[in-house]
Amino acid sequence: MAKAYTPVTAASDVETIFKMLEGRWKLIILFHLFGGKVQRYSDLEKLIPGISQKMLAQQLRQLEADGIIERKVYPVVPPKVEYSMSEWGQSLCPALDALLKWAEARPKDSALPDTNNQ
Amino acid sequence: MAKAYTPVTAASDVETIFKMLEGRWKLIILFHLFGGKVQRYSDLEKLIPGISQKMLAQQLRQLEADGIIERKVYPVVPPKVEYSMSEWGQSLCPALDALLKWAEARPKDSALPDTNNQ
DNA sequence: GGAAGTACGTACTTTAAAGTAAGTAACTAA
DNA sequence: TTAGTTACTTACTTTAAAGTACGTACTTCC
Repeated sequence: MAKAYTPVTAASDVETIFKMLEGRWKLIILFHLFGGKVQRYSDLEKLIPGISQKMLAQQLRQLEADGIIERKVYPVVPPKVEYSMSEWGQSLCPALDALLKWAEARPKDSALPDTNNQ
Repeated sequence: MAKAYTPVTAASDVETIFKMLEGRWKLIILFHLFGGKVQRYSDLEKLIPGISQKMLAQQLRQLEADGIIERKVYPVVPPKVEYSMSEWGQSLCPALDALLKWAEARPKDSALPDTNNQ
């Protein structure tokens, strides 16, 4: 059943969601895992130029703690760790799609200071 | 036409959206305006405990610059300024709803499906 | 002529997120 | 014995967002 929201609870719940997803690296990590893709730590390092090992590890841990991604460790040397979306994490995709659609629907207002052209 | 996204462009576009909405105050401002509600600056001050005048003004300016809300000034003394959602801003509501639904669907993490054993 | 009301702006300080650089563990192949 | 591989951690510095405190404009009311 749909929860009942007041302005305050709705805002606070969406903020909680934002905190799980925001930051400079989380979204790009997620979009490299969406659609069932499986990536090793080193794959993500290569796929995401500019990310430091610290940030990659930190963001992966947080995404895992939030249940959005899954981490599978193979007990081998050298180490092998695979990351993938959880089922719930994968179901985030349509919600982000809704946001993208919303952004696409932005009226091109000439009076506004630039949207996203280049 | 739906845009075609790569992991990089999709992540970057969603990040742009997040930047328009994130921060400690924007969402609560928006949820006090959703549904056609119109609020004066001083109304929002009262509705949002803890917000400073500086932050309220700053966030309102940014939301307005992004085209999410509209600002109407009445040339009276003392000043009167009304804020409301733009049409496009109002259409953000279902997208945020999708996020809330996603969050509601989060599995209670007692034991995630244990598919990895040796 | 001083206070009150409304909607801000400015300057400075604090805090949290991100960046940088280096180190660690465990084994393997040369 | 030493270098290489992978997946990290820790300590420290920088940067950006938010918080705090105060100032301003304009007009009416007492």
